Amino acid sequence: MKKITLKKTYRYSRQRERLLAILRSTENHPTAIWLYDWMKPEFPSLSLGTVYRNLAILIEQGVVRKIDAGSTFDRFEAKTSPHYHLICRKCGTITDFEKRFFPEIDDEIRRSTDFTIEGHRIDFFGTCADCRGKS
Amino acid sequence: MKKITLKKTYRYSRQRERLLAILRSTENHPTAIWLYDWMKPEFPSLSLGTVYRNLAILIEQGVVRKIDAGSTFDRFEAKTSPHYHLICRKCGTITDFEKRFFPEIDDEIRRSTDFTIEGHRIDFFGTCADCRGKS
DNA sequence: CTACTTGCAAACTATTTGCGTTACG
DNA sequence: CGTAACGCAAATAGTTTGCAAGTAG
Repeated sequence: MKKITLKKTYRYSRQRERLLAILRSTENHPTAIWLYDWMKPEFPSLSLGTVYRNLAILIEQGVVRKIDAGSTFDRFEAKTSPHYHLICRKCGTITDFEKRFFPEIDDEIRRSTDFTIEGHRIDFFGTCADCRGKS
Repeated sequence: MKKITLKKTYRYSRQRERLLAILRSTENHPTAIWLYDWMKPEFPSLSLGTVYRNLAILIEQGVVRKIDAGSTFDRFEAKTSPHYHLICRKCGTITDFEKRFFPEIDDEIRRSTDFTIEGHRIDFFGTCADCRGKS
C-alpha cells in the first residue's frame, strides 16, 4: 500500500528557464532579490512573487536547493554535486568546498539510529581570507 | 596590534536566568514563542521582545546557539557538547545525535583551504521513526 | 543614582498569497 | 480554449526596535 510519488508537471515559463540558467551560471549563492535584480533588465515587468514562486517550483523539482546560512534571508543554489559550504561570519560569503572527505557519513549514522536519512549538510563557519586582514 | 576581544558585562535579570534554565532543561529545540509561552505563567507581563533580546545576549555570551532547520522561524538550544542534528522533514522535529564520529573534520578542511575555521555543523535530513509509519 | 533591562506597541523585512490578466500547450 | 504562470499589491509572520518606566549594582 505504498503511496506513489506523484510526478507533477509544470508548464514552461521563460522566467523560470532564465532563473535556473542564472543560478547555474553563478558562483554566488544568490538571494531572491539578487536574482530579481539580475533578471529585471530582461523582464522589465518581473515581480518578486514570480521569483519566489519559481524558486519553490525548482526546489520541488529538485534542481535547486535553499541554504540556511544564519542570515535573515534565504540563499539559493542550483543543486549539482554534493559539496560543503564555508560560511564567513564577517561578510556572509558562502564558498563551495567540492571535495568530499566523508561520503560514508550517512551510512555511519544510519547504523546507529532509527531515523531514515535522506541526506546531510555540512557547513563550516569561520573567517574567509579576505576578511581576515581587516580589523 | 591584535584587537582584544572586549568582554561586555551584562546585568543580572531574572528573565534571562530563567530563560537559560529552561533551555538547558529541555530536550526540545524551542522556538522563541515556545519559550515565551513557557515563561508566561511565571512572568505574567513578559513580552516577546524580552525573550528575543535575552536570546541574543545568551548567544553573544556563547551559551546558546541558534539553529537553522529550514523552517521559517528560528530554533534555539543551550550550547553544550558538540553534536549533530537529525531533522525530520515531515514534522520538523530536531533530535540531537551525541556521538561524534568525525572530530577531525575541521583540521581536514583547514589543511586544504585558506579559510579560518572556527567550527562546523552537521545536520541530517530525513524521516523520524514516528513519521515513517504515517502515510 | 545611572544606565541596563523590561513591557508595550509600532516598525521592519523577507516571503507568501489573492486576484485579475497573460500565454503555454 | 482551459488552466498554469504572471504582475501587482496587500497580507503574513517572525523578529527587531523606540520609548517610557522599572530595577540591579
